[in-house]
Amino acid sequence: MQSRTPASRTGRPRSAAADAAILAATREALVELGWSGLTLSDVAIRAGVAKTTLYRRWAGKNELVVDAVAELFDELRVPDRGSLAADIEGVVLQFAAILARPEARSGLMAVVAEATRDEALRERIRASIVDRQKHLVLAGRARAQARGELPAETDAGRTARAADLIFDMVAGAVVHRTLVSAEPADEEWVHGFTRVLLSGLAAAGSA
Amino acid sequence: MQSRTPASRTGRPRSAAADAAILAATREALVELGWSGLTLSDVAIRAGVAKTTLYRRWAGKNELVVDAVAELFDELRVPDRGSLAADIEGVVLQFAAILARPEARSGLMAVVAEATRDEALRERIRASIVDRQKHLVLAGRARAQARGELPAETDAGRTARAADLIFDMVAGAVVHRTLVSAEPADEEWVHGFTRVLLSGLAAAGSA
DNA sequence: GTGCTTTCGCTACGATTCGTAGCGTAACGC
DNA sequence: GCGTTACGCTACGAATCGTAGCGAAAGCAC
Repeated sequence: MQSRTPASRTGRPRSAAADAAILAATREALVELGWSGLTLSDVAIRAGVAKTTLYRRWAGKNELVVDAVAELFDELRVPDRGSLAADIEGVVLQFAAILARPEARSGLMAVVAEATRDEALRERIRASIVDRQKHLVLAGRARAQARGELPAETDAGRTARAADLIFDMVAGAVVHRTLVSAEPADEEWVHGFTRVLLSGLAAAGSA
Repeated sequence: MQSRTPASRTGRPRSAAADAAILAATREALVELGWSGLTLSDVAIRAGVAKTTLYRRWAGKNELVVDAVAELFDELRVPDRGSLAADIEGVVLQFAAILARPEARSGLMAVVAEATRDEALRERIRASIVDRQKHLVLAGRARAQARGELPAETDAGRTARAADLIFDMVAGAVVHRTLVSAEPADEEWVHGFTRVLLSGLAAAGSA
């Protein structure tokens, strides 16, 4: 989670409970105060830890919020509903449900904004959030190919570009619907979106 | 631009030059410092005005940045390239070009994040940025109908929902591609995206 | 030209937050 | 136990915030 993967082996270990408490407190503070109102001092008080403990583990607000928000995406799964369309609808609905939560709304866009000027932060977001989502696209595609709904891949580069496009279209549309248009990505909307997306992929792919 | 539309008629008028200088300075500061590093004191110095002048016109950082970023979208136009596909590609490319600018990247997502907890700010964004974009979708659609590329509208509600969906798909995909995936929305990508979108709309619309 | 009104630039201020340093204590591996 | 590291706590200088008060400037009405 933090940057300290090859941790030391001696001395007092870091409290895993403190980690969980801090991340939970961060999400709670995001809901109540929003991004700009969130302070590390406040998070420390909520989590019941010292402010210095926070600074020992995270470099700053950006990194902390990325990790706190990333945990929300742990619950993403590829449902097996029997068809590509149903699977995609399921994933999109899960994604929409996460974005409907205020701690995700306030935090996600803010760290993305900060990441435009911070390469390390962008990489952290990619590793802990984006790649996890993109994996769902690939898994759904593989399952559809096993069912015969999609042709097997021929050109690897073309396939990768297509996956990237699908990912940007799915995540982008849901994010924009939820955060910018401020309308719920409910079942009706998701159904319409999925139909357009799949029809377009089928038609454009065969062309 | 500011909230003071029904301005008073007597006394010294506000300097329009100061407005322009402040908004330009805000964009400049966004490029150099990013959202979190931007301070109103710094903007005031860059613009050559007093800090108090800033606070007299804008309530805070959020409102100022919204106005500064909104000006970037003034240049959006609906091109007349002769076909719906070409028109859409043109709009998407313009949108991508704006998002490629660092002052837009840093500022836009940040204010969207803040707007998740601020209804007034959300309305300000809608009025000065989103509606302007959505108008392009409607204009392009009308032109395509005049050409006979799209059938005339029958159900008003259905039409409005379709326009909203198109808007979320276009803006969302470009934003996600540019800011999250951090890849350029170049001509090749836009072409592929437009093909999928139009194919999907044609297929789903006729179903 | 003379007032009236509003904006402007400037300075100063208390309040708040930041991120760090220092220190003694607590918890683990050997 | 011993060494090592994490923890809680306190305190600190630095920076930013948003506001108040003042005199001067720039328009409009007459």
